[in-house]
Amino acid sequence: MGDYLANLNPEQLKAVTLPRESALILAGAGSGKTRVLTTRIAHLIQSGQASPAGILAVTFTNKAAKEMLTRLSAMLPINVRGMWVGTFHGICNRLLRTHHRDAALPQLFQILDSGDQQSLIKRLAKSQGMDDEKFPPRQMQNFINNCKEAGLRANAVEAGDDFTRRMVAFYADYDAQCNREGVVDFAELLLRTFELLAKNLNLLTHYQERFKYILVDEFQDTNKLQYKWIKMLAGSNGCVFAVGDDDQSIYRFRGAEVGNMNDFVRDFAVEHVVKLEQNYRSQGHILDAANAIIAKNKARLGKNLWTSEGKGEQLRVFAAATDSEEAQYIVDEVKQLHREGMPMNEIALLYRSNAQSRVLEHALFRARLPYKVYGGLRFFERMEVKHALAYLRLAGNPDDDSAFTRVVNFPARGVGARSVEQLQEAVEQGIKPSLMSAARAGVVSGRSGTAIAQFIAIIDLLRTASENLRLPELIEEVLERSNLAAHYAAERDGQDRVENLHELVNAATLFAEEFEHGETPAGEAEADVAPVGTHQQQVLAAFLSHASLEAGEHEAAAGADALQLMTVHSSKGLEFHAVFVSGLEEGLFPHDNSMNEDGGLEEERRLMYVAITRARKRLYVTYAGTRMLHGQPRYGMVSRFVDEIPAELCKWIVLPERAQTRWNSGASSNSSWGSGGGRAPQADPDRYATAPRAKFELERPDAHPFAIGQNVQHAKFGEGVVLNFEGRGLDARIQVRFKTDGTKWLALQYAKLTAA
DNA sequence: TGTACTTAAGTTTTT
DNA sequence: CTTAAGTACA
Repeated sequence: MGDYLANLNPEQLKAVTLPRESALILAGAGSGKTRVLTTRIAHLIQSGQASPAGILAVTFTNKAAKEMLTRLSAMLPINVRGMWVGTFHGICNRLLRTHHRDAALPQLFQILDSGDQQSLIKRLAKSQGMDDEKFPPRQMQNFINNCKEAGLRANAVEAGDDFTRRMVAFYADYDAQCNREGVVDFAELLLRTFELLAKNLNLLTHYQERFKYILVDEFQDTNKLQYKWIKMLAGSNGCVFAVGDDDQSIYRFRGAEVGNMNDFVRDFAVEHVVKLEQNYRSQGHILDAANAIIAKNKARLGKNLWTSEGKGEQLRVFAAATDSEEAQYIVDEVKQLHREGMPMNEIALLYRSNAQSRVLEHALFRARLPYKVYGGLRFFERMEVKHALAYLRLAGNPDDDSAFTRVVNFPARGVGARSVEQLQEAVEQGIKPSLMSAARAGVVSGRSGTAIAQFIAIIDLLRTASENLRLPELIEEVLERSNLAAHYAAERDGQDRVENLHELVNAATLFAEEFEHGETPAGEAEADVAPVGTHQQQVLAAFLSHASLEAGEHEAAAGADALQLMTVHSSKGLEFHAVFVSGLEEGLFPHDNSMNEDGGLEEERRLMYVAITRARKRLYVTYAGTRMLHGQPRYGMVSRFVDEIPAELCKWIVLPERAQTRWNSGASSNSSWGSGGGRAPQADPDRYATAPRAKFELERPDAHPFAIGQNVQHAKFGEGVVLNFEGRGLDARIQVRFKTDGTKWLALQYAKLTAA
């Protein structure tokens, strides 16, 4: 056995060296999941059980796929490229390109990202005269994607009511439109591949025999269709190595089905469920907190993380009066950590929702601390880049109506909405198959007709150029001919956009080089398929797929030693020396909106579990009594998740100087700020909801028996905090956020409320 | 056609 | 408060 097996713990070793059978690896946070996955592959190859071509490894993100490939090439002396390692979508894209004929797709089909998909839906809905109040595009997009992810075509969807029937009809029209345009959305990549294999026994058998070993990362995140896809590809004799963690399932809202783990055990007659519970990331107290929290969940396969390292520090819990005080505390602590030598990029600030980053950013900016916020627009999603790509898409496929509408009049060249409508009508009447073909047919006349002719000339020129020009030069040509570069250069704040356009050329240069070296999967088509188009057109199509499938990093500038700000969701898979989890207030984390869904609270708890397990050495948990939300103060109760952390793991932070201020500021008299020692009495919830009230009372002299922000006690619902009032006198109603029963409106007259 | 104003809504997100 | 999207107007 190779030395790659050295240093594995017994469970890891067991997982890596399992015989040829389907297995489920329950890999806790920080338990060396990726290592097990890659070592398993290396082992299968080194021991001669599999050839590289027999391996299919599927991930969710490009980042994970890349990471696996990097590690594999470090472990194996062989060329890693024979293996198929990629995202579900990347692999489907590859299969569909290879077998485009069987899949009834043009070989150079283009991929719609969610933005593209939404604009297509809007366009189609408008042309059908649908009421966008009754049928919001966003909802129709979800409907279509949900159907596809359930494996259902429009004709298979059961509609019980008129509303659904209309949606289903729209779904059918949408698919027809995609087919006309030769474009494919994300869900379609999966579904089309699934159908391709389901309908072609020969193909299916071919791949079933080829992929002797299928490995799936983040299995808890698979949706219904992905699971069916894996099941089909594995066939009766397949061997699926599924790695996942039900406790880290936080994407149910986008279709992830944790239940697939149980189904997998049943459907694949799994004999070995290997639990990886030894954690190599966090110190003891942090793990104890994570274990205690997640233990409150009922629906679990069951797992307990442990470490051979010491207990480490206690968690630091800080109750701030306001969100800005919370932010200031974090800033002060970050400065201290940095003084003690901790690199800034080893410190993360996590929050439940993006809106929370604002206060934090404000405080960081004032303190001149470098920081990086994850979650903005990605490179290929930027407007100017999308515009340039639209020209490229039209050069490759003139029937791409989405691309056509995006740029037919951008930069403005005198093609108005009416002209586009005329083209649209021609298409609807079946006179012409696409907007471009209608434009060519001279549907629009007059001055607009001339403008359209200009546009056609540009596209034709680009189309000819695309046959032989190398990709970067082609893009230069696009920027030039379309007038995009000049347009943005003339714009007041267009500097960044111009830079991004140049960056697009750079990206293309890089991509083209990698493509020529066969480093991109799309570059190695199956030998038995004759490629369509010239070589350069192949490169173009691959680049466009790349732009859709891999929209680029979420971060702004990489490399800088900056603090990392992100949502808890985007922190999954990452780790830091020090982590701040902020905004631990009822309604925020756990979030109000998730409390209505069943299983919502448990998912929020898993989210908290993910947040905690990001930290190696130091973990801060903070919350604020008052937080500005939507321009109004919002009064919060401490999150139940804070209470769920065993007291002995926590060190409650009390700032003497702030506590002093608090006493003097006239907060409620039973506030216990300033008393210290051990777990401060502040652990009681009535300590943080002591918001300044003066302003409110000025505005509403007809004071109610309670003040907004005041803590109250209800006979049935327990503790709560007053959020709002409505009406006066006997009709007055009071809104209270209760700790466990959510937010309620109560009739002041009847509710038995007492000041807490 | 582009700009200025109004209005509504605001959990999480990869491909 | 902020942002996006829609509407009115020059």
